[in-house]
Amino acid sequence: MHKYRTHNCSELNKNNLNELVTISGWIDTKRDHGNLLFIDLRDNYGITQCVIDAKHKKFNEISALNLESVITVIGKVIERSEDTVNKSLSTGFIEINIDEYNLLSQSLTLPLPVNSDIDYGEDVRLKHRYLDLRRNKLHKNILLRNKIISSIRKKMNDRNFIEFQTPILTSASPEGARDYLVPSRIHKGKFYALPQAPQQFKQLLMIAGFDKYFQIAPCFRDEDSRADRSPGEFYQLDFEMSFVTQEDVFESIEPVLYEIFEENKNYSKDKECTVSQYPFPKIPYIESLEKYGSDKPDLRNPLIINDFTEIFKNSNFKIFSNKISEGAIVKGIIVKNSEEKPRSFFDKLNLWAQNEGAPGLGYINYYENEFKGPIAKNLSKDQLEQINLSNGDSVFFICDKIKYAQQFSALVRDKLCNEFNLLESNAFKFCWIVDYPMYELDEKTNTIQFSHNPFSMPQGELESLNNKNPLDIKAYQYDIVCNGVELSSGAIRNHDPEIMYKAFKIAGYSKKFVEENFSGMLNALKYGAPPHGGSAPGIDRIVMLLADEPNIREVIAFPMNQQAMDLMMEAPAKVDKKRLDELGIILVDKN
RNA sequence: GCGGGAGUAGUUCAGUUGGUUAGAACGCCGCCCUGUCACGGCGGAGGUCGCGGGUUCGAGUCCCGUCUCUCGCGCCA
Repeated sequence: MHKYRTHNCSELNKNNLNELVTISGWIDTKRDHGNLLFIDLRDNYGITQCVIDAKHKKFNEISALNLESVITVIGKVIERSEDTVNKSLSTGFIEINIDEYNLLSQSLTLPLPVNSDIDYGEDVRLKHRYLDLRRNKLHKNILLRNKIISSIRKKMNDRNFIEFQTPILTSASPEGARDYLVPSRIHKGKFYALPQAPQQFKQLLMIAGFDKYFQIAPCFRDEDSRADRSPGEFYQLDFEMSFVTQEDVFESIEPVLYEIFEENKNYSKDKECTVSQYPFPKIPYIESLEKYGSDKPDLRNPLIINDFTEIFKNSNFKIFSNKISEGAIVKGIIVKNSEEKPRSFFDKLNLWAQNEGAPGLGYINYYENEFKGPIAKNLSKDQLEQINLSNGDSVFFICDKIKYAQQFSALVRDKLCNEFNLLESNAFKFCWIVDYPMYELDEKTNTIQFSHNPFSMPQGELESLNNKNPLDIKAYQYDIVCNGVELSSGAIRNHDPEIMYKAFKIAGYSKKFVEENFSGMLNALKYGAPPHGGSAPGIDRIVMLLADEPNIREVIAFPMNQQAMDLMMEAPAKVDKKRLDELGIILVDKN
């Protein structure tokens, strides 16, 4: 018989009755009845109940073992009596009658319980991540992550994408987030950078003629963390394709995402869940800001933001009309069936808006064919009817300069969705945000800047760069959004050096600057480059969505904390002076 | 860098307008218990109330400073 196991902890059942088996695992739970002891033995696959009674010569020894000690149990599979079956376990019809056991590894008293999923302080969890990872929820999340990644790999391979590895030690990118730097020993005073994404490499692979690239790519960015943004590193399904239009990119990745979500949609949901059918809706960037106040709209929220500036422009409601004459706009959100809400509900919303920094939240109710509420009397019948309310509707107004009106409208949209319980929670709703502007105006310097990726192809190519107002030029630049989470951005790339020089010139960069900073890429484009484009959905965020976890650390095996420290490995750490000398680095004490 | 929340037993938390010896649950230790599966029962140990200062007859509680964790803003081509 095998030294450690003939079966794992989930596979024994009635078919194995009376077999002598060996299983190994962790002591998940002990139930000590004095003269009878139950041990739930746990491994990656499941739990098997083992039982021993006081007549056994090792009864006292085994009773004394700490939880999470690792043991091997040898014993006979016996049937449980009908009244002692545990239907919540796959092995619940049987148990192992312990003949012999071996202690493989003892456990000290635990700093956190493994056999329960109750919430624990993150520093304790991160310091003892190996224990945290044994716990059911996190263990399952990591298995889900594996399932998703292996499924992605298969789907991409099946679609003739070729998997690559690209350098981890590379050069710093002058645009974008802060880089992690690695000092060079051989070239003192020079630094490698960890890639923020394999952006240039995947484009170079297209230029090298590989046609379709993908990678489960680690990306490193030295940014401050958020609940959905782990400091240090994260993973993308990075892909790129040659000889494609934007539509081709969409059509290639939509079925992959759809299938991944279909396969795993019920992992965290009790109810049957729906996934957007492809093709996913495409929302132009400007329209998204107008209708949702955001470029990552949560389409599970049915509320739409309307523009009512024209109605208020010439109204007697001076607060709004005066602001409009100073350049403000009026946004409004119509909510149905608000009649049951008491007056205090509207007052509370107003107070909420003030706490959020707005002057208030004006509203009109249309109940019993009458317009009510503090603003209604300031509008003419004609103006009120243009709002287009049905009986039982309320409309809430936001009036501010366009940028702030959009931002606050998005907040109000979320708030109303919560208050009226409108969110379609058992759904994964995708959309593309398309037609991002190529350039934007920097408010501080009043200069034209790239609004997104400088290597995206402008729509209309050289002709629009030459002839259009830069602020009117759109790029072949797109994001994919699911349930209000930005999964990725992508683009059709600029593969023409002439267009690139011109695009950078508009943003104030000389030909010399482009040549000095992007020489590798630029040279490659001069030897025959195919038109190409791609995108890079975030793997961690996909797993987060499917696991229904609000925090990205719940889907990463070994995440850093918010201060970008690994509490278990104690990184970052000081290094010996000798190592610094080798690298030519002298530390400066800033105090 | 900035703002919100939190920090009390190994752990998760409670702790009233400042007032006796700071509590509960889980875990740990001891005793009892042969059908539990969150086993149960009895008993016990375990605390610099994050740290430093201040107000007060008296501070877990109020004030100031500081540190840590967390959420957000800035940042994220």
